[in-house]
Amino acid sequence: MSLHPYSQILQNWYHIYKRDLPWRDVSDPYLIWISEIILQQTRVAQGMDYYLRFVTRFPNVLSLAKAEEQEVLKYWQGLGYYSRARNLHKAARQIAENYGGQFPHVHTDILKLSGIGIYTAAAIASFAYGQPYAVVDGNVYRVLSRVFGIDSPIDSPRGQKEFAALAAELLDSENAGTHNQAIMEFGALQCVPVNPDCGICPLKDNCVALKTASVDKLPVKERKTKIKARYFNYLFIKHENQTYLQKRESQDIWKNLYEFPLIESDRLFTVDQLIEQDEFKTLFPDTTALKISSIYYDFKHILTHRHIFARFFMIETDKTNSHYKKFGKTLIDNMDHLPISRLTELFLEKIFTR
DNA sequence: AAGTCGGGGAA
DNA sequence: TTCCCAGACTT
Repeated sequence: MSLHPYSQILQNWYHIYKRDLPWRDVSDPYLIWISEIILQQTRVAQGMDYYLRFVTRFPNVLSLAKAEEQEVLKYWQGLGYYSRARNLHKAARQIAENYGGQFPHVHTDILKLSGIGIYTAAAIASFAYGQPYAVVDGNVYRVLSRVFGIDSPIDSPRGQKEFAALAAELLDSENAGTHNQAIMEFGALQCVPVNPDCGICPLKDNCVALKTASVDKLPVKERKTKIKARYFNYLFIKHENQTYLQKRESQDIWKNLYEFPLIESDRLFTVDQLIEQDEFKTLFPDTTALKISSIYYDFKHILTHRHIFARFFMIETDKTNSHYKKFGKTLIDNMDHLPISRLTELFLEKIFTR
């Protein structure tokens, strides 16, 4: 019943400048869901190919529910935040089980699904069903904090409540989907994080931040990610053109992805240090059957909150033994179907393309 | 409330 | 380097 003037401006802008994206102007909640999960903390340019390949292989809820998690992770390989893929798969099975494979229409039901939080539930409900829920993502925080000059930290519960209330107040309830798309697209294209072109902004006469020269100070974030270093000593064991792999199963980075046997420590080892490690001795009690190359491959893998220093040792052995049989044995050429981290992928690319 | 989870692109 | 991206979950 009430259309806020700012929403009108944003929607007018949107109709002119919106990008043509494959998940836009579709009403299938499944497709919208997949796109929303892929785009969490991920740029459109990075997620585009993943989206197209994913929905080609898994075109609907049931095809995803029927798949093995391993294959779903393989389709996610390289995209990061793999809990998204695990939860996506889990939620597909929840939908198959609890809703007969039909994506739920009720907001509270959508919110219960694994991997769907406040933002994604609002996005699906408004895009697919036109329900009046306001989205608040990184774009919305930026637009609202600047236009209204709000310096409450966006990563504090207090700030999040404040922005959520404001977003709900501005929402065009009759056109919730378009309104939500408009404000996010506006944040992504016009009200960008660094050096926005405020001279051509349709809200330049209404923007508090522009008026007070604080565009570059908003939004406010109070937490800074602390970067920690980790040291991975990988064992690339070769035995008759086969190697050994393990699945990372603990609550840690790359959960349920495969990798070479690993000794994590507070440093990278030399070959001499490596063979003195208890874990290594347990694996190879008899070092006479081993050929450990003095050449190894070092990588510095940079993540948002981690610097991972990785060293891959090349170990050749003539005979197998019972100690490292606990690892899955696989033909090196057959690793292709297993989901692996970007780091392991880069190592494999390096040794097979030289 | 704080910590954790990936990877890449832009400035 | 630093920041941030259509965030969610665990502790």
